Amino acid sequence: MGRQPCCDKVGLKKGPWTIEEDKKLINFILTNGHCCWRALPKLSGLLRCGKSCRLRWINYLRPDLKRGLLSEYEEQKVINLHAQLGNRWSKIASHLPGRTDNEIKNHWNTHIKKKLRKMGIDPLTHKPLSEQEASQQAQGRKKSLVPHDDKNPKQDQQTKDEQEQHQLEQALEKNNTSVSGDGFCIDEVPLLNPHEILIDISSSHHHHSNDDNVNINTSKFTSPSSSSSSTSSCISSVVPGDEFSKFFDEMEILDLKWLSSDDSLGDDISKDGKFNNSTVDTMNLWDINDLSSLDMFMNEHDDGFIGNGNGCSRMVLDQDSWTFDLL
DNA sequence: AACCTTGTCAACCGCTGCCCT
DNA sequence: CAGGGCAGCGGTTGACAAGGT
Repeated sequence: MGRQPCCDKVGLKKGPWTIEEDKKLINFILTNGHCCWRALPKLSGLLRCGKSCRLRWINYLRPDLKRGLLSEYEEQKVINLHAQLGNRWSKIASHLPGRTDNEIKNHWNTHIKKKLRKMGIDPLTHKPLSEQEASQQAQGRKKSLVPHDDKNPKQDQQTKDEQEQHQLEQALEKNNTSVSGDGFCIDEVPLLNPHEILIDISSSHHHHSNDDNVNINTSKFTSPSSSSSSTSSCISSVVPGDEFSKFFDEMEILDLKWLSSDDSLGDDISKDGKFNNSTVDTMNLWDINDLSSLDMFMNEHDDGFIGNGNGCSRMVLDQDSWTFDLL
């Protein structure tokens, strides 16, 4: 009696995604968010399993993804993090904004491994290869002498995790992560509250307005803790459906600017960055991960205006009150 | 030009751990 | 506390591209 499959695989499509499917998925998530991945395919009319949708969105369609090869800085960071965390790609990815675990994993296997080997470093242990050989022999002896306590693997894992976390913190501190190299630094990630994300696209922008547009529902970005939900309800980005390939180009019209604010995290957001149930009314389907998607705008349009009166798209973000755990 | 090898990366598979009942 | 359902994670696969012979 095995588990039921995650989805009914009969009639479900597999393999590479088509533009049409991508469009459907983006359309659906931008308008509704993702409630539960399992239900999403049915609701969006996709003949895919929820897992596949999730993967496609996370690894490829999320607008905040960085494209292209990892920078030297990012690569170095991956190496440092891998030395501390091992193959915990999602943990590593959480320290590299805009990068996915899959991407990092692939890059590690195809580029970094080789690079390290060339440099005479064992990619598994991060020790010099010659030293590694010696220590392997020593460990072989140790193993036979030191009995391993298998009785409480859970506790072992917990203490191991704590140690790893501590080591990681130390390593990051040591590497002075607050100083950016040529890349991005988590310390530079501005803090913001979801309710302060605000994109205003007014009429001066020549958005297409055909029926096939994607309308980003303002409520998805508005926290009930914000008394000004109506004023911040100004996300009305329109995406032409006919030319999906231009989708993100269109999105780049948006201009953004960070605003400094003293607002603190409301009660609706728990420490782990998730919204509490009370938030569901208005934040119903978007979670913090989705909101982070918006940082694509920031990368490209740092020079936007707030209330500049010229009708430029805008986005107000609170630098002080949102910790990007995931970035 | 045809075939083979190697590299890359999107996508899949199956396991794990968390949460809810 | 146990069991089921789910999302998330990491390993692996396979299609395609690029380079070599």
